[in-house]
Amino acid sequence: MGNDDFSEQVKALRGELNLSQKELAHLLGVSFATVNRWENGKTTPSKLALRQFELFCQKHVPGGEKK
Amino acid sequence: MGNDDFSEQVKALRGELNLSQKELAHLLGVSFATVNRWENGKTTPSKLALRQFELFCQKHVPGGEKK
DNA sequence: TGGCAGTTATAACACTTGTTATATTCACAA
DNA sequence: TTGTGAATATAACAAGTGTTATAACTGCCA
Repeated sequence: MGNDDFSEQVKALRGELNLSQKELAHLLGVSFATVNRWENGKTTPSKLALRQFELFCQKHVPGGEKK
Repeated sequence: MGNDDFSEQVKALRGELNLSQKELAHLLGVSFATVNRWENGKTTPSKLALRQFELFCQKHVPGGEKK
């Protein structure tokens, strides 16, 4: 519900795909700093970034969707 | 060369697809204000927004790619 | 041991974006 | 004519982002 577990989703995604923050950032089309801030709860994703993240999950994660 | 013709690309895209700024914004996953600022040269797109825009063009425009 | 490289955490600054509000323009109906 | 709604232009503010720089924490090898 209320979410800061976006942070957890990013960490989980990165863990499953075994990517560095830098690599994931590149794949998502955002900067390393952005991924790092997401994981450390410094910011929450913008509208577009969230959409991109979800799309990426659907395409690259075994179980595709969340929840 | 230097580009503010991103502005023109947005206007052209919107013209070809016959969409309002609001409609295009929704399709791209950004706000109306963002599309409006792009068209009026107030801002240039972020890394992610530009990627999304190009992807959208490839998928929805007859001639798909730019130049 | 020390150094080196990769990864991660953090900060500052300028710029972009989302939200909200206001104003203008325009077409069309009453 | 008036007015009503849609589309557009603009502004202000908070929040997210990109870039750059720095520091800490690894693991690995000479």
